[in-house]
Amino acid sequence: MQIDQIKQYFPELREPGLLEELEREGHLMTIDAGDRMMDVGRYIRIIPLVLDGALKITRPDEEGNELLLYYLQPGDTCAMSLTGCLEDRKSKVRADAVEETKVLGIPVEFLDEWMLKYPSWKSFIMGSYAKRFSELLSALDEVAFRNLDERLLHYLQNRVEVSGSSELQVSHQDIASELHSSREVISRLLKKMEKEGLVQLGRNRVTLLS
Amino acid sequence: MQIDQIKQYFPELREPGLLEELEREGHLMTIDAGDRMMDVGRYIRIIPLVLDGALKITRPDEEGNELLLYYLQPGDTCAMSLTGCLEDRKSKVRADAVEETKVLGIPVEFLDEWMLKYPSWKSFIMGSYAKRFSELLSALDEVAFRNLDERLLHYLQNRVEVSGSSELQVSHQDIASELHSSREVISRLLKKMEKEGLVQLGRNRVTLLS
DNA sequence: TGGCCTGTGTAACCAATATCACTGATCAGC
DNA sequence: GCTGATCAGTGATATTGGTTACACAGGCCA
Repeated sequence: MQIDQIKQYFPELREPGLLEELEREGHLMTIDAGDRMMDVGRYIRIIPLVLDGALKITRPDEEGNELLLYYLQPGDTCAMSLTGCLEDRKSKVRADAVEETKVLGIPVEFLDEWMLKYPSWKSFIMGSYAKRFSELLSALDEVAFRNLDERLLHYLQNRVEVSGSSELQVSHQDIASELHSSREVISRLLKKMEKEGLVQLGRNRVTLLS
Repeated sequence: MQIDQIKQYFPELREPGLLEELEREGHLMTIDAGDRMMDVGRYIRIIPLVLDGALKITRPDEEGNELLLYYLQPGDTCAMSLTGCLEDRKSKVRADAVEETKVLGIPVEFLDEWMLKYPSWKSFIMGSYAKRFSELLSALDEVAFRNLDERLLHYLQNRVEVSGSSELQVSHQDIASELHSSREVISRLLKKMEKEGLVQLGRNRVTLLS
């Protein structure tokens, strides 16, 4: 069952013993599209290995606005969960399923144990940290150094890459929230991009051209 | 010699064997005030444990502007070095000494080895990750959600905390660079803060009141 | 003393983006 | 097909912060 998906999406996890333990201790969970898997302040009890679908990781501020940090796809895990496990065990980020998503949840107590037993687990965990760090820096670059039109383009390119389709099912309001902007501004910029031939627009639909 | 400083600033590193190895394998380095210890794209060969002084970690953009991420103080280590060690081994951030700074440089090859041998090293490393992650998120919160006046106040509070003195030796231009803004704007805001009784200004000097 | 350099103060203007107000379009359910 | 709800387009205006331009002050040194 899920062992095949682990082998497929987490090829770096090699040791037979580890795969066996993943199978035995992991809880297979399905999150419906739009459902929230984790939120700021909630306790982290599992480390999610994403097997299928996609999770959107965002950082909310006090007023409920939020900012997209990155997407998790099959083969990814959430480094935020990892850090959370070690400190106060509370999440600092929000995780929502963009589509129906399957994750293998590993109870946090195994994180440490397996690091000592399985070298590939250790390097997987350390590699995940590095990857998330790097993505967090990119997110910072975007908000600190880029104008909104550029950020919007990068955002669309990223979503197209994640979804695998150049036609995105998304409203202007959704985009505005993830970029921490307002609907009107996004509409305006999209309209400009449409005139420039970069996108094609429809109700709840943005198609990235070329 | 440095073993005492390690014990003082890194009390979580307990195992006698680890302390011995730190003493044997670590290179004591002194970085003069203003000198650059690390820059984007440079190869990371050591993990720096800060023993004395302070390092400023910034993220530069392409045009040479930069943005302050956080300060490292005695007892800290640079998680960026840790991530760098595992991926392409190139730094993604810049590290400048704010004052004369002493670090114990640990060659990267020991990072992995010691994680298996010394539990306290492993939890130190994981804890460092968590701390840096959290600070990176704070930096993101600042640029994404706060106005410049608020960021400036936080910046001054942070520097006062790091330096231990409420009188900062700093020019408006320095502040502007670290907040990725311009000198005139910072002058404007500082003047406003002075009128509000929050700070007192002088040439190359900002004193945070109360 | 005069020139030069760095740092600061300030006004006017400009650009990017947020906010407000309103209009129409499209869709879902009856 | 009607109706309320959601979504998109757009002008007017406000705000924040960046840019330009210039004046002035103090320190350094020839």
